[in-house]
Amino acid sequence: MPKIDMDLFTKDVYNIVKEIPFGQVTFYGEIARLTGWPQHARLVGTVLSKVTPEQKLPCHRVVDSQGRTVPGWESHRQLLEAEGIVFSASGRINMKRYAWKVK
DNA sequence: AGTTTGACTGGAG
DNA sequence: CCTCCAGCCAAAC
Repeated sequence: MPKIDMDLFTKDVYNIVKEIPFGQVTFYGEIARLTGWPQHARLVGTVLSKVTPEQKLPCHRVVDSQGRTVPGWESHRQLLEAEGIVFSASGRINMKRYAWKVK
């Protein structure tokens, strides 16, 4: 495996996140898989943590593999609920129901 | 240049 | 349901 090109990886992540439809979600590991670097779920998180509001990316539509919101990001849950997404009593999303299916 | 951190993950306890 | 943990690997220290 060649060394990862962070410049390209970052752009791929942006382009993928930008495609997530309103009312649907995906998770870090899935984005990593789509970029061709399935072992870099953490790196996807690192990239998204640096996204600014000016970039206008729907990064709130990205949750963890268990359907949980980002710890410490207070408005994450309400941003998703504003798109019609319902949380279970344990504070998790039903991924079966909301997962974004790539065409 | 070596160590710790982190918007992760899946499995164990 | 929750916490903890090993494996993960580039970024930040």
